[in-house]
Amino acid sequence: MGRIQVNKETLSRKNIIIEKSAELFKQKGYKATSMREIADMVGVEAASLYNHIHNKSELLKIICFDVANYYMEMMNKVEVEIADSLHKIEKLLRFHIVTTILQYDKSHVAEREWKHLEEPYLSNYKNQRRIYRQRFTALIEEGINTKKIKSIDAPTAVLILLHSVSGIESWHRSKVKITAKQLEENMISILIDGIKQ
Amino acid sequence: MGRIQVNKETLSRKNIIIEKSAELFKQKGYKATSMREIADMVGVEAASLYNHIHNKSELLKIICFDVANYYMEMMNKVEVEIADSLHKIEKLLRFHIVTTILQYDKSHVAEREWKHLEEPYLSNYKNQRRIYRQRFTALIEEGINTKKIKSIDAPTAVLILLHSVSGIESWHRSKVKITAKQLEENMISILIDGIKQ
DNA sequence: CCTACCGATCGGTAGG
DNA sequence: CCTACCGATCGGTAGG
Repeated sequence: MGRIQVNKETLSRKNIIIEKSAELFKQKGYKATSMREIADMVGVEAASLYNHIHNKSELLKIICFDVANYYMEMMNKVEVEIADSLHKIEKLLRFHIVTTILQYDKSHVAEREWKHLEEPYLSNYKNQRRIYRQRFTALIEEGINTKKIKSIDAPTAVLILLHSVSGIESWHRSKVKITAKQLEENMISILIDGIKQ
Repeated sequence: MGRIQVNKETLSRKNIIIEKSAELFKQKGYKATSMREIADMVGVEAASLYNHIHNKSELLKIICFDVANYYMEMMNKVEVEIADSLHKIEKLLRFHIVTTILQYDKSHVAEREWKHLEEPYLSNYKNQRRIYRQRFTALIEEGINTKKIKSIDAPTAVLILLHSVSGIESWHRSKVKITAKQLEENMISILIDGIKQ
């Protein structure tokens, strides 16, 4: 997700369009968001958007793969940098939590709207997702074999870990109550205690 | 969810329409599903649907409140029938898991598509959801006060518990690997160990 | 980047 | 339950 910058004024027009799209896709869903609404948010006419992007589905494609590629990079990094499997999982979870908080709109869209991708990107995305989960499952199994993790069904554990994180949205709306760091520590405490031996 | 029956032949035409809608809304999303597609699945022309329902949004309304009301009933039941707070939570979680497996389409739609409800049902639904989560949070806090549950942020625990269960969908597609009962026991083991003292 | 516009599809209705 | 149809809105294009 290197494309994301904090200072909005340094964003290219194309990236402004992507940011606004992510915001609207998250709020209303991909199908319920019209190109005219995106254009309104950007401050141009709908026809002008097509000077920066090919079509609506390209916007979704960029958002989804931006997120998916980032998570795959984190997996690659963790695999080589950390030895202990439980530590690998904890590090990945922390990555997931922080990314979901910082890149709230895009994470939400990649998680909930990917089914509206067009072929061949749909198959491509589903494939990448399947591979990511397999690698995550392998980490859990590694932990079970080395007695760091209790004997549970590994795919079920992955399901719980990843879906817990993607549920962060509902907390996000009431962020008065707890800081991002506190949220992270609480989630890690519950989830790691839930799986460890 | 008393409206759901196993024997499809005993379903009224209206309930057939609701079942097929839930299936399509889950697969394609509410906005991407047309009345013509629903009609095709039922085996009639689109115009004929309107003899059984008022409009498209009524279908979503029925599905969402069917699920929400059922969960609220479970909450009421658990509150009066069980004394220990950790047992209450475990019982509720088991209800959630079993319902999500058995009423897969409707649960998924209620969870992911409710934002397309029209007013006043949208506000009504969000309200009911908020109340349910508050009551769930109170159960966690009760457990913390009685030392049955470790000292964590209760809303975060609720977020994890409920979103873990709604993530069951991804398992559902590969049900060859594990039975529903095994899934339930694995989830309970991970989640209850994650929160208990 | 805008004006003007188009073909397709949508939810829904009239009338039988 | 169907045929026929309508007004609105959609994604996208032509041409400047």
